[in-house]
Amino acid sequence: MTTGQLAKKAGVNIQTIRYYERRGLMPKPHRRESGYREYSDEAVKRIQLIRHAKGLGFSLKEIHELLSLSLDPETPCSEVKKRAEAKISDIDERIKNLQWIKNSLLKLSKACQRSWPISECPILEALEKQKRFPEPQIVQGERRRGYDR
Amino acid sequence: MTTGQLAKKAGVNIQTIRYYERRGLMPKPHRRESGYREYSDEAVKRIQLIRHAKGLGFSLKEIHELLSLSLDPETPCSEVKKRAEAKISDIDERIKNLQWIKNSLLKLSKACQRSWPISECPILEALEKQKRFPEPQIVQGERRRGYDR
DNA sequence: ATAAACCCTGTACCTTGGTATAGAGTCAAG
DNA sequence: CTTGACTCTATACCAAGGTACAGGGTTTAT
Repeated sequence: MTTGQLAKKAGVNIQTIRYYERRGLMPKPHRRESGYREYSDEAVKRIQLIRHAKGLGFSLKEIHELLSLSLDPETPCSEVKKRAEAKISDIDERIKNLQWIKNSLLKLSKACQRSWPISECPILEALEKQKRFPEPQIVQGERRRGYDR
Repeated sequence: MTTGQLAKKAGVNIQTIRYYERRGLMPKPHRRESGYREYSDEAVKRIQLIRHAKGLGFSLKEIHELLSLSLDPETPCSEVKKRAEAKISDIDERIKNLQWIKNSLLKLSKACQRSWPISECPILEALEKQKRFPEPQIVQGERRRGYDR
């Protein structure tokens, strides 16, 4: 399939595909005599994975790391495993955070149902009662030279 | 506490705080005679919530919507509830997607352990076996006038 | 064989989410 | 009562992630 067809199937702008190729997120596709790119169905899935990951807050750089895990034959298996596991705990962290936000929304929704009084910021209040987001690790102290910061 | 102290506690740039205020994500704080902003501990939590949500792929606009749910006394409770529930299903979707990616990483990690042959893109292959990401809803068809797209 | 609808490269531009700098005023320790 | 470390506003700049356009070649239905 051509670039345009791929773009349509994957639901992205055609320029985005070429951009991802430049960024190394899409493998360089086979070219026709004319120079036209030729894609397989694999490509559709790859783009969709990129878009999903992006929606989940991964940067293109991170997605590149994810996608190229184990691609390099130089990299020893233990290294790949290590990196995969690091990504897994990152993901666990994200899931937890999403669950906290979800819980607070659930509380809000219930409070609403029973027409309870709701504070100025119900999300914050709900989170308050859970006390889950990590406390800030501050190095309080010394004043600095210069303008702001 | 002053803006600079808040910035330090919350671990963000001082300019970011003023930026969030302009964007309506932070409520306008009390001002001293001198014009200095004066914040309470609430503000620290608010900023941290914003940052967490941002890391999870929410845009500032979406975060604003989340934070201001039910703030407007004009909005009927049923409406608030409806919006909260919409956000909740959005979050459920995100959690699912994260779990798919996590699963594929787990498979990769296991395959690696037993030194199995690994394809060019193990993440995609792992997802392949799960078949979970929604299939593209394509409107195939008509050619369009103009340049790309 | 022609014209609409595509594709190519290269480059310029846009939006989001900040950061930095300038110029001027404030605060607090010595 | 000065001076170094802050604060303010306004405006300029930056990086990431695209998106659009120009100028030119290709495909395909008619």
